[in-house]
Order: sequence, then C-alpha cells, then structure tokens
Amino acid sequence: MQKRARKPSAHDVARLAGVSQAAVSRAYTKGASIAKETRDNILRIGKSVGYHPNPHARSLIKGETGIVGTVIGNPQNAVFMAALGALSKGLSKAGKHLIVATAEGSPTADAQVTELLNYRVDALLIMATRISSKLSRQCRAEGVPVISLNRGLREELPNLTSNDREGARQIAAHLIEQGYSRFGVIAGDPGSAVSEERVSAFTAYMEGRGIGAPVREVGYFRRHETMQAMRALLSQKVRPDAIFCATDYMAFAAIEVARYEFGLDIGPDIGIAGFDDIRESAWPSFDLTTFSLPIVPMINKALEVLLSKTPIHSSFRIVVDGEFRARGSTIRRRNPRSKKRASKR
Amino acid sequence: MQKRARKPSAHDVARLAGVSQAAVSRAYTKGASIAKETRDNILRIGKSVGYHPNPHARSLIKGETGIVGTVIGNPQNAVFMAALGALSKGLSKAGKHLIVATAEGSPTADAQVTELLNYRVDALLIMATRISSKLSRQCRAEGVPVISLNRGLREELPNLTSNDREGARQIAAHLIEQGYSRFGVIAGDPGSAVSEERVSAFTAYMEGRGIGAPVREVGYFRRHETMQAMRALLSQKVRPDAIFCATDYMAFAAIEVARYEFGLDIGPDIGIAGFDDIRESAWPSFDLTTFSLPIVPMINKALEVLLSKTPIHSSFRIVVDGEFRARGSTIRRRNPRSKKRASKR
DNA sequence: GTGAAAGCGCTAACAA
DNA sequence: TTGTTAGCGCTTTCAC
Repeated sequence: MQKRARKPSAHDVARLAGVSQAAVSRAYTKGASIAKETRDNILRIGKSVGYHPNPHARSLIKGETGIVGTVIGNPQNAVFMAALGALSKGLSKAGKHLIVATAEGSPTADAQVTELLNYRVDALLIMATRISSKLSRQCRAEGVPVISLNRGLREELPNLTSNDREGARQIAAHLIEQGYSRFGVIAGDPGSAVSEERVSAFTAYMEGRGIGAPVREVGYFRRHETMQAMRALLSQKVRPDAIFCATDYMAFAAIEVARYEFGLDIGPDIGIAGFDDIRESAWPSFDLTTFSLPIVPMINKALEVLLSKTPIHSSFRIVVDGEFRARGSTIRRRNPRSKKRASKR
Repeated sequence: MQKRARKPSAHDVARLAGVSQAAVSRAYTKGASIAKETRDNILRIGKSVGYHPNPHARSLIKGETGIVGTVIGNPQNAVFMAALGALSKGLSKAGKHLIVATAEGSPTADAQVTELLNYRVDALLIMATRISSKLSRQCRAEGVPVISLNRGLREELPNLTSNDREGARQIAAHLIEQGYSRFGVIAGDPGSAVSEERVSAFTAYMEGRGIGAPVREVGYFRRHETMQAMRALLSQKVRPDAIFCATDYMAFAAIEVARYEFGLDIGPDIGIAGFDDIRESAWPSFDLTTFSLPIVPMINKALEVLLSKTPIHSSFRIVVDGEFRARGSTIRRRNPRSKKRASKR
C-alpha cells in the first residue's frame, strides 16, 4: 500500500534548479529581489515537480496563517448559507482560507472561538451567536480582529448590523397603512439581540402612533414554538388581524397555522409579516411581506474590514441597509388572481 | 495602537517552569514519558500564561495538519447545510478543523481541491459537485483520502451514496398504487449523477411495469427552469397526473405551478413527489411525498472512513439507506381536512 | 542578485 | 524521567 508521497520541498526544487533554497523562496515571493530568468527557471522546475510552498511553514515565520475563522450559531438558518457562500468566495479571492465551526446548542460561541484562537486564525467572524466580552477582550489582546454580525447596537463589541429597527418600523407603518388595527408579534429568542431589536422597534412604533403595544408571544426562532405562539394569538377573544414575526422562517409557520388550521386567507383575513427576505419568502406559498437582511453586502463589508488588518476598536459599528419588500401576505384587498379560496367563508 | 501580542511559546513556559522546552512539549503530548508532577506543574504554568501549542509548528513535523477540507458545489442546497453542521460537529469532536470552499458556478471542484491540497489538508470531502479523475489520482498519490458524496455508482472514484435508485423505485411503485397513470418526470441537471440515477431508476421501473416511459422535462435543479418544465408538462394535450421531481426543492416549484397557476389540488388532481426529504417537505404547504436522503449518517460514515487514515481505494463504495416518506402530495382521495378548495372546480 | 545562516515553534531521536 | 540536539519547510537578515 502506497504511503503518502512527501510533497517536494523548496530544497528539492533548489537542488534541481542548481540554486540555493533561499532563491526558491524568493521565486515564490511576490516582489522579492531575484533575476527574472532565475525566477522563471525555478518556477518552471517547481511546477514540473508539483511544488507549492508549505503554508504552515510560512505561517510560523510570518505569524499569520491566512485563515479566517467563522462560527455559525445555527447552521440551519437559511440566511447564513447565503453568507457562507459569499464568505468563502471572498476569502478565496483574497488567497485566504475559511475554517467553519458551528455552535449549535450552546448559548455562546466561546468554546469554538477559543479553539479557533488556538489554531491561530487571523480573524474571526461570528454569526448568529455571541461571544463573551471576556473572550472578545482576549481576541483584541492577541490582535485578532473579530466582528459579530447583528449583535445589536447596544453591545460593547465590534458590530456589523443591518438597520433592523428601521425595517421593523417600515413594516409597522405598512401594516397600519393597510388598515390592520389589532397587532400581534411573535418574538424569537428573548435573549437574542436580533429578535429584541426587531420586536422592540415594532412595538415602539405602534406605541408612538397611539396604538397600544401589540400582543406578544415568543417563538424562540423555532417552528414548533412559533406555531404554538400563533395558535395562542389566534385563539384570543379579540383576535389580532396582523402579526409581525421576528424572522421569515417563523412567519412561514405562522402563515401555515393561520391558513391550514384556522382557514384564514392570508392578507385579507390576517396580515403576516416577517424579517430577512430569504428565498422562500417570495414563493407564492408564502408571498411574504418582509424586510431584506442584506447579508451578502454585510459579509463583504466584514471581509473588507477584517482583511485590512486595521485594529478593530470595540466601538466599531457599521450598519448596512436592507430594504422593505411588500408582498401579498399583508395586502388587505382580496387578490383577484388568488385561486386559494373560491367561497367567502 | 497595540500590536499583536505574541502568544507564549513552549520556550516561554519552559523558562517559567524551570524545565527544558522539550519537557513542555511532552507535558502537552498525551502518553509522553513525563513525571506526573512535572507535567502538572507545566500545565499549570502554561495555563496561567495562556499557552497552547502552535498547531502549525506541530504539523510541520508530523506531516499532518488536522484539517479536513470540504468543497460544496451549491451552498444554497438545503441538504448540505445539514451536512455542514454534522461535519463540523464530528470534526471538532475528533479535534480536527474544517476548511470550507465553495464551487458555485464552476462545473468541477478542481480549482478548490487543488487549493486545499496545497494547503495540506489531511482529507477531502466533496459534496454536490465533482472532481476530475486526474485530480483524484493526484490525491491518492499524495496520500490524501477523498470521498465524493453521491457521485453515482458508476464512477471510478471513492464514493459514498444513498440508495437513490431504490428510493426512486419505491416512489414509482407508490404512485402506481395510488392509481396515477400518466407520469412525468422533471430531471435536474442532465450532467448530474444524482439526477440521472433517480430519474433513470424511476423511468426503468415504469417501463418494467409495462407503462411507457414518463414524459421527461429538465429543471436543472433550479426553480425557474423547473417551473417552466412544469408548465410544459401541464400544458400537454394529455396532461400527466403524477410528476416525479429529482429533488424536493424542484418539487416545491412544481407544486406551486400546479396549485397557483393551474388551480390544481395537489394529490387528488395531480400527484407530485420529490427526493431528499428536506425540512420544508413536511410543511403543510407542500406535504410532499419523498425519499429521505440520509445526509447525516452519510457524513458520519464519511468521517469515520476519512479519519481512519486507511487508504481509500478507487473502488470504495458505501451505500447508506434512506427512507420512503408518503405524504399528502400523492394521496388521491380528497383530504377532508383540506381547506384549500371549497368548490370542486 | 544570490548564498549562507539563523530561527519561527514544535517533535523526536539520542544520551544521560 | 529529563535535557540536548537535530530537524520539519520556510522567510529573512546579512554578507558578498
């Protein structure tokens, strides 16, 4: 059985090319002081034997590994799959690599971040979860830039967010304008900054307009719990006629409960809005009014900052704007094209 | 502005502990020959200064990096998000790291695999895309185990598949049993092994039962194209009454075209089945009959093999069984609970 | 422009 | 059990 054939080293190439090993290093170092023909010759020979500099040896000297670590709280979250694509593409374009860790289940990403720090990543991106401020301080001490996505503007950590509060307000305004009058909200996890920003901005807007605070239920970002919450809302003596859900994924659950369990016509009978604008939201099954989370621009912005190697102060804040998307799930007049209900009842 | 504070090295710890640097190395090496109290003392001091062995230095010597690379063809594919979670969890449990690359757009993962090989990954897992057999040979020559997921049983590459052909047959049998009689299929990408296995097994089964080959359209795994394909199928003079789609994701598109554009009642009017059993398939909006792709067991099996460091022969084959899931989308009798259509027309 | 030599942080013989 | 020594494969002075 064939053992792993050692990859050729710079030494091997040097011998073949009749130069010193240092020359080989220079040949592969952009901007190094080396004669063009020496370099060309070395590169030619290197290529012929399949030589590539060992990045780990290089990282020992340079003190940087070319690896960016990311930890994703919930890999099932559709938003972060789009994020992952953008991340991996952006990094490979920059000649960097992406190490992915998931923190499903655990409340913080501390274990994963510690692990990545020990692995000497050059930078960290935290998505859909949080890290302790102690760990955040450690990162800064070690000179490893960290950015958290959407941790809320109040936290004392470098933060890249979308304008969720504004989005929630636009959704609220739209619902009022459509003539809905009795509002409910289904929050995500009460401990989640994302959920709280969205829900509190929605609530505040309603209160600011002299409308009482919407009835609040909690869905914990989970489907089952959201369905329970929706059932509770729809079973009240005075039933809400418009529901705002902290995420699109939750809104789908709400829509299905309303439609299939309560026989309601989404839009005319009850308005339902979400947040994120994931792929499925535009599908006719949901046709969901929502506010787009600009995840790809956010990732690109994050990469730009992380790769610039400028130290990131804890007061670092960037806001990327999403966009309001009005769709059928909050349109009051009956849609003439709808074939869902032939009779009025 | 604070520069990156150099992480403490084994040397630093050695000096503080009054031992040789090699002793520090031994203290952190499981099973090394070292006195318990020496080790304890070193570990205590190491911990106090935040020492962790540099894995890149270690990898230089050991010749292995502890990194497993994966390349995902289509990061939007819900199946592979579940896969990613399982992968990352399994690897971190084994003390390994996961580098993720995406090959969206390009037909093969060759560029990404080359990149990962240069990065000295210990093993490779290829999902939802393919690599050239030349590159596969190179991996074997370099002693890097590679497993491709679902590349079809015919290919001469190490391969871990689900029993898709059997699944397609079970779906076909079920449709016949339900009384459907005019069949259509919507294939994924004609160049995709996954799609071809599923579709050809379905077709073969129908032909074997004396029913003609189903009408075939192609949806390229994409929503828009699948909708077009479905429109074409439903616009035929003799309309099919049951459609098999290569994936659940495509089946959703088919369902929505049938329901919202043609006003059909899914199940009674037209049977629609998919393949994969992703999360959304169980939702009432789709309630899709399908065959589960056992992606998590597949990942675990793949990890088991990849981490065992046994050379993987090109004839390597493992099949993990999925399960048939009958749901409402292929149930002929009208569902009494359905509130979708009050009138018959 | 090029080679010799030192050293990045670690592990693995080899002595002691 | 421990320290000493020699590298792993590379980059980076420092001479020439």
